[in-house]
Amino acid sequence: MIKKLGNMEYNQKRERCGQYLEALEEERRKIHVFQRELPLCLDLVTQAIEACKREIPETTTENVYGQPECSEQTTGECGPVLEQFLTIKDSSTSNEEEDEEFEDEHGNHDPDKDPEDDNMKSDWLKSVQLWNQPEALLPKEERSPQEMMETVKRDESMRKDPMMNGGEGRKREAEKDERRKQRRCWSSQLHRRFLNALQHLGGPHVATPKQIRELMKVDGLTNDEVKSHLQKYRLHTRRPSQTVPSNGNSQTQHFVVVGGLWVPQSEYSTGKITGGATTSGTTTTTTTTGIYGAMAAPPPPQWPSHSNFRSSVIVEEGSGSHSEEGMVRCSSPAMSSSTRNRYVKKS
DNA sequence: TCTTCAATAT
DNA sequence: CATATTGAAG
Repeated sequence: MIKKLGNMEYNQKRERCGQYLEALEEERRKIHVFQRELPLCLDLVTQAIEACKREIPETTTENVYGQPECSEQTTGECGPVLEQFLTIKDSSTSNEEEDEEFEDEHGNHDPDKDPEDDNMKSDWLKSVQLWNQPEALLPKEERSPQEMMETVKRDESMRKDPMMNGGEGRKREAEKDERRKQRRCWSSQLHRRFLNALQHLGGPHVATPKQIRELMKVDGLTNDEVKSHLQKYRLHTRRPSQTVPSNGNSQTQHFVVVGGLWVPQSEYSTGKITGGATTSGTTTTTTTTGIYGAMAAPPPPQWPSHSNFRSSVIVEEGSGSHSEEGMVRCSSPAMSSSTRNRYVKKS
């Protein structure tokens, strides 16, 4: 009996491993486009793939797939990089170009699934695609900087929204006559699309807001919004620091890079995530900061202070001691704005 | 108060 | 289209 059980388990694991492998390969294809900018990334994934292949026969219980994205990104150069790339759904096989929305990865068979968890998840799932647009979106409607204020009438689907404390009567009504447009929030899906578009256009420095918007195909999205976002993206992206302490040493060979990519991993959660799950000791729990995970190629240094974007290239935690720095990043000479040739598009 | 982020202004 | 400035939110 036991044997049988073990066998099953084994098979299962093997299968999972296979899926994982596929996912990795897919990821690699995607990054390939960026190989110039993300050489390390590519390399990393490649290594991961190899490692994985090697591991297949073995049953490693390393990751519990319970948690979707979230948490830790352990990035080493070589080993256990894996999970980070795991955000993929198993629906992989999607074409690389039109990566249509996310998966639903609720593989929740979990008996004890919290309502809260559900809430959280649905929270971001809902905000997906569209921000909280009141509803005023007509396809044809193009920007009109006035109306659309209204009350924050949420969709039916949204009414669950736990935010907004029902505290005292003081809630922030945005109802003021503000002339300013309602602030859009770039959900992770949105940002994802943004990144995707960026990729196809060849990187943040050559992509143009309009093109990006078109590629994103999100209705209601305006050029200005994209522009603004792009601006921010570029700002964060271009090496924030060059204060590389040590070594002015020969920088690591050829990579010229500059583009980092932030890739959203977890959305803003309502604030608290499922209690402390204490899955393992691994809770690094960067208190409330983990908003977007970042994926970067060269080591794009950490963004200024505590920003929401974390570079994925975190120094791996050395069990117990977290050294502040530890990574050297090659600062590329900012891919110079020069030649921002955007004359692409040659058929 | 200082920072971040998106909207607007140039 | 790129940047700079503004103003809200945290």
